[in-house]
Amino acid sequence: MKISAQEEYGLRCLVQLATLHDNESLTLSQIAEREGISVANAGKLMWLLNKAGFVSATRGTKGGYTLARTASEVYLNEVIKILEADEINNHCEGYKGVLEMCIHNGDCGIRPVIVGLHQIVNEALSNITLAQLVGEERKVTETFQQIQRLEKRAAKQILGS
Amino acid sequence: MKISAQEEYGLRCLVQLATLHDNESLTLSQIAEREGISVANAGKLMWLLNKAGFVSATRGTKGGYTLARTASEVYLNEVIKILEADEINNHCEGYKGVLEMCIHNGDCGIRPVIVGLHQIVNEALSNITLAQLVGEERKVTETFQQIQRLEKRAAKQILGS
DNA sequence: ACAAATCTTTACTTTTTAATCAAGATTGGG
DNA sequence: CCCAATCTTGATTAAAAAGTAAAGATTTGT
Repeated sequence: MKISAQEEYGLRCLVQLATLHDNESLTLSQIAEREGISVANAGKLMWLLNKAGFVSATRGTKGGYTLARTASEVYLNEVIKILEADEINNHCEGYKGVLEMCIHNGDCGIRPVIVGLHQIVNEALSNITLAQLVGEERKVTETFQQIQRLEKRAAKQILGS
Repeated sequence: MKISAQEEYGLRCLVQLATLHDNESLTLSQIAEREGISVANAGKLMWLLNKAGFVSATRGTKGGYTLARTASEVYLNEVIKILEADEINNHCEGYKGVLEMCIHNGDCGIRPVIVGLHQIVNEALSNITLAQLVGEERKVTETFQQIQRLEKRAAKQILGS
């Protein structure tokens, strides 16, 4: 269970755009340089993010990328969803193998773990916006720590009952 | 952010062992058949789990695998840790690229997200044991749902303040 | 209209992860 | 003691993910 390279770098590119002031934009070359990735790779990521409506791109001289919405309206769960595994998501295949197996075994006990885990991650990510990752209002660590404290309390309640 | 094939199938193999009664054991062939994976693949997974001390193996006729501890003492976070990405964990490399980049940028705002996310996943998994995945005492879904409810409450608290 | 800068899109290559194979080692039974 | 069943381990192959390359399309400025 870990974050993929594409998820991380895509998110980073968005953060770069989120740091810009009004009427500023970044070209692919600039984004690539700032994140230490190749221009081609940045191009692919930004293409995905553009298709999904997170950024808007203008071509030609003086072109570049900007955020399509304000950073405080961009929730990380939506971003991650777009960045994870590309094709697989578009074709809506997902973990078919898993589900078939689960069906085969009646109820295998593992499916709720996997589904629940993904929901928890999604819930956690849906509480963070791009804006929180930028500048001075960076309360991310605090947010996660609070969620963790409550997780622990929940565990105690459940297991103790 | 998703669970890898190795993580899922490794966990499934453990669940198979957890369903056994006293003095029963399963051979590689049996495990492979029950999970619909090849014997070779099952062999690799069980080897990992054996090395990590989750199962014990006996060779020869009448050999096979059993759990090395009782199912209620096996926490999923420990299992997943062993199953994820093999070598990388042993060599303690992790996401070096990420950290270097973060250091380079001072503090990039993304590191706390990644670290926090992994901690939340780990915390959630540490509340589930193998025993909960088996038989009638299957409270997994309930546990995860409670964690989610509390996550939401936490978010409200934090964002509202 | 032309040229330069820039994004877009598809195809390809490399790297990483997953799965398989094959030879070795250990145990139990006859 | 030898054979069959079983786990062990390193090498090999296959599949998936990540990254690269190259040709195309659009815009701006002259």
